[in-house]
Amino acid sequence: MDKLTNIFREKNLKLTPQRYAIYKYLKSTKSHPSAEMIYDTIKADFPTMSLATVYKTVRTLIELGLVQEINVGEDNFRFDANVDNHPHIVCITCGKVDDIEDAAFEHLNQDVENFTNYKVSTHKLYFYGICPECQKEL
Amino acid sequence: MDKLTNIFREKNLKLTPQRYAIYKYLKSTKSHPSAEMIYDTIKADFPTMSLATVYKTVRTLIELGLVQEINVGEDNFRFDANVDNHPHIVCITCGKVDDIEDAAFEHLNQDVENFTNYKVSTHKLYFYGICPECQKEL
DNA sequence: ATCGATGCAAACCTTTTGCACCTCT
DNA sequence: AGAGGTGCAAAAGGTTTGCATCGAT
Repeated sequence: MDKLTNIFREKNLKLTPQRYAIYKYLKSTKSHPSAEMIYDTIKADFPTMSLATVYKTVRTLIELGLVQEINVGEDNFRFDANVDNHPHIVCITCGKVDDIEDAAFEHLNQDVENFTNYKVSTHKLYFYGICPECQKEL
Repeated sequence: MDKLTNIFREKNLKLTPQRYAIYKYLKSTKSHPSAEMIYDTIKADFPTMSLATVYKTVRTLIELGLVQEINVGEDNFRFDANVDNHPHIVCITCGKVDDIEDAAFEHLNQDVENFTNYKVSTHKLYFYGICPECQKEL
């Protein structure tokens, strides 16, 4: 975690306990929590934590390139400390959001350049379906 | 537009001038306007139009399957009367949102099923890049 | 007369901002 | 003392809801 300290120091930012806790939590989970979910979780360890600090911190983490923001079509954003560009899949039954790993979709950018006159730099891919657990319950 | 009338009548909904104007506007444009943009446009013809009616109407149109909602990562939703499932591309310079037409990405659902244990039903694909017009200005 | 729709205002939710206080150096 | 951070409360968007009025059948 020395690396983290350096990243912060380089920008004259402080790696406070709150910031560290939020980043560590995001690194530890694959649940793609919203700000509210982060707040509820961290509050257990930091009773004085405020929602404003969560928002300010995720904004900082995004600017540092340590976290990415996703929007699966809900009315809020979710956060992911896995900053590799990877698709997400949403269970339309239980609402869970999973990563899709090991699937290479980078070639899609080139495909899209062939169909448009855009210079394509990135993409966000969201799939929707029913997760294995919810399939069992049918 | 008789078809529209029928769709509304079947659900005991009324095709009011406001609703008609909003749908017609959405059908006529490829700009993927937000509720606010729709409101500003329609207000020229319907000075009494309220933003609440825009929101209520797009909600109704979505439930009728006549309009789809997209979120390119802004803090609001945009609306598209092209309900075919097609990808969108956002110009990161001017903010424009274009359709990507004629590109078949339906096979991606199958690809994703092969990588996950989800039963995949649909997807939303957003690409980001620089549009032809903005490329010229560089 | 009935039933849904409109449009205003208020409420709601997520996110941002202002500001006083705090921490660390 | 100085610089950035926290956390409260207030503000700021975007969106929804309640309700009285309107309009068409």
